[in-house]
Amino acid sequence: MTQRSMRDERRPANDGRRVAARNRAALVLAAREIYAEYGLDAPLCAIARRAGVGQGVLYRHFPDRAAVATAVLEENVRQIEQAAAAPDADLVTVLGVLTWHQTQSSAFISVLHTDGASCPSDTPEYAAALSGRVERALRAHLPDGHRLTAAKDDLMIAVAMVSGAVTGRTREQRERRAWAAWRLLEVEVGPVCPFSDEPCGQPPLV
Amino acid sequence: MTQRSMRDERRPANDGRRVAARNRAALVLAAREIYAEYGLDAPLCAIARRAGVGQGVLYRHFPDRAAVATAVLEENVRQIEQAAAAPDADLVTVLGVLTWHQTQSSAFISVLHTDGASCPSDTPEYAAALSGRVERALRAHLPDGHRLTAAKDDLMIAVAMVSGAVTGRTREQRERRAWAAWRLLEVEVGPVCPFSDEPCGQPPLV
Amino acid sequence: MTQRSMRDERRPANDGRRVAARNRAALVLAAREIYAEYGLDAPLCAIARRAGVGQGVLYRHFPDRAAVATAVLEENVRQIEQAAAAPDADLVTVLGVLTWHQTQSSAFISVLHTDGASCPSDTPEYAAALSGRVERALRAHLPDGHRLTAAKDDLMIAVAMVSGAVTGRTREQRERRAWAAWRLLEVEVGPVCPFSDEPCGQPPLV
Amino acid sequence: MTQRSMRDERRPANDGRRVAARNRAALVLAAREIYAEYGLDAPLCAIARRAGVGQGVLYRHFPDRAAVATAVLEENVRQIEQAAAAPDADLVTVLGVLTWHQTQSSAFISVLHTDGASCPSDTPEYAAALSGRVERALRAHLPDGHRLTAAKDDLMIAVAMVSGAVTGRTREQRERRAWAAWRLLEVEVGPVCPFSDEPCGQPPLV
DNA sequence: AATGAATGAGGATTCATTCAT
DNA sequence: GATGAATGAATCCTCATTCAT
Repeated sequence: MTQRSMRDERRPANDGRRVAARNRAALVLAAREIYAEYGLDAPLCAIARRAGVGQGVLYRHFPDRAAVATAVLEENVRQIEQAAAAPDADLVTVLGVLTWHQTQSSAFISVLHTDGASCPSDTPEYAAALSGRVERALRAHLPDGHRLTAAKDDLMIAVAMVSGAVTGRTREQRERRAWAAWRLLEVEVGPVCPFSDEPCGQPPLV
Repeated sequence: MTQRSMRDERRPANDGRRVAARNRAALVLAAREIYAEYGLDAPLCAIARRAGVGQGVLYRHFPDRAAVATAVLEENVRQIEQAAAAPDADLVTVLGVLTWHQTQSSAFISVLHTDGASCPSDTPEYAAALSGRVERALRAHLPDGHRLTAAKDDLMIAVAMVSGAVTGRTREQRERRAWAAWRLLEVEVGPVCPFSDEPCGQPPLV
Repeated sequence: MTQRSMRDERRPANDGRRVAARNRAALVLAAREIYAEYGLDAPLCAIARRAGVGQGVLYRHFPDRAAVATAVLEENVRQIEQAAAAPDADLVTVLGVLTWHQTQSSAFISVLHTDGASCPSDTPEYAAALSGRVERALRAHLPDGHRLTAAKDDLMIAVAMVSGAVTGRTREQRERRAWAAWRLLEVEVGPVCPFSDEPCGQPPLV
Repeated sequence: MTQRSMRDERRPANDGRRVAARNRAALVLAAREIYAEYGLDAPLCAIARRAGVGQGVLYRHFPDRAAVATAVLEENVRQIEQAAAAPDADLVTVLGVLTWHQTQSSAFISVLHTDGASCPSDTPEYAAALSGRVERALRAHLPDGHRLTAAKDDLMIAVAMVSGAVTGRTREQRERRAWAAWRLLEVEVGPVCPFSDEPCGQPPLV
């Protein structure tokens, strides 16, 4: 029985690999929570701490502060795209997922609308890319002649408007205001979250 | 060459108490500019520097960070009230002044909509008070049966929505988006700024 | 009726002189109170504010921080000397006055015992001079063979010891400890304060 | 000559976590010296500088100014307790150790006697606890009928009295005055320091 | 002679980032 | 690959001191 065999028994060969992936996921989740709680300016060490890892791990996975925010947003956008790609998807549903994220964290959309001016990302192009992905996901379900097809920018301006309306400390308050905003825009939006309730407010990857 | 001969260049440069009011105004103006440029989290020393005064002067006039933001917002709100109180005022005009401020600085409305969560003020009550003043100024010109009278919160939610839509680095872009937002809400808004153009973007007190 | 005559009617000719003296006294009194409350490190502006004068006045009367503390101490020492010079004075009485000051403000004796190391005064010689005056005032009433005549320094060491014992937030606590300290030294001390109670704790100049 | 060759001189100088304990000890030692030299109000950066670490390290180990002072005092008290617990300990010896600390730094006892009024600690309870530990260490060796058992507080008042007497810039002067004080109290105290002389004045942990 | 505004140095504190282990 | 200690720059804030009025 060699040293090696013992090691294998206790720790799978690619332990490091697996742990790394787990850590990255934990960091993104922690960032999501911290951002929702303290905003995008929250100290990075708070994210590492909540993720239960050292600060070095955060830097291993994300080169800078912007990369963390971006990773969270990326995940959100992917969920919206997945909702849009579902066989039975329609505008009401996809907007529901989008709106759910808006009510979860104002950070979400604030990054999306950033033109690079508002600091969190040095990469306005990337923000624009994400914004474009959201726009495509939504537009795929916009019937011709829909209110939001009148002018080229109307769709994303409407999204931004709803983001602006979402204020308030409690989730209920934020949802109520999001709905009210869509109503003022005369756009129908489905139940805010099509997912089951989860502990940390993160919808499963559809 | 005595030390004495350099006396005139000495630091204090105390221009007497007449200047105090001027300094305060300079600070508010500087804060307005800095906020527009860097957001509400900009370092206070940047405001003092732009105002051309020492940091101590800032602290003499404003006990804390919130007081500075509040002074700026207070001024904005007063201008809106004055526009609303003008003899020939109508909703279109008052919304124009409001919107002008929204396009000047996203900070403006972000404080207004703060529920005390977004920190800049420890005094959510005061933010609420200011928000109430804006609401009253607008509502005085809302005809019965106006779109925004349907539900109690609709008016200020609409204001928040426009704030959310106002993104972009250039003033033109921001104005275009603000107008587009009001159009989506089917609310008519007058020329964005009823004032003549000024160097620092501060409208005269009507 | 000239300008001049009006001025004279309202303000006595040497108004400035009188006000200056009044201001100086107010400053010393304010310093005494502030020192008792916040210690010798209290900001000078607090003293000026309590005295009801501008900060400039403080600097007109006292060149620096040490001068203020010194002025307070000087006054204390003078009171002790006056008590010692009274016709019916005895050690018990003089120690009573000294002890009263010790209980009023730990600052009192801390300056006295300073060897120049503890900052408040750049003038250790002056502190020594004041200390000497206290010593002479006391020694004049020390009978031969008194406990505190054994060694040259015993007298002032005993004073310092009582100062060290005087701790506590309330005046009562401080008085109790002062008495206990003298008792441990087997020295009799009279009623702590031979003066009537005054609003600000400052005994009249005997 | 590459940048590379200078790598070793680079700032971080992170010697790994092994050094953390060493740094903490260096900070406590530096604090002890700085306190003795400049008093408890000395700037924290002076302590960090003398310890040869960045200011951040100080804050990592001690949340606030009080924690630093407390750590120093804690160490002193532990030494007194150890002296009291030694098999051949007697009052004379334990008082010797106590007195040695008093002559080392007036800060030592000033914290101990603080009632929470003199600021260094927001935790008067902790100061009281330490004071209690010293008292118990001493009282364990107080024979019945000793001078200092007459009243409940006499023991610690006597300690405070000696602290008050310890003034002077040189160690010799301070020791002489401490002895004189104990003599006036008619309490016998052993050789001031039972330890060998060390560079920084810190006795070994018995 | 009084006032109180302005200055600016200095101390406290926080955090992003690096890196030895 | 993970850890978390160390660094130090940056910001906040306070005050002693000066000086125009």
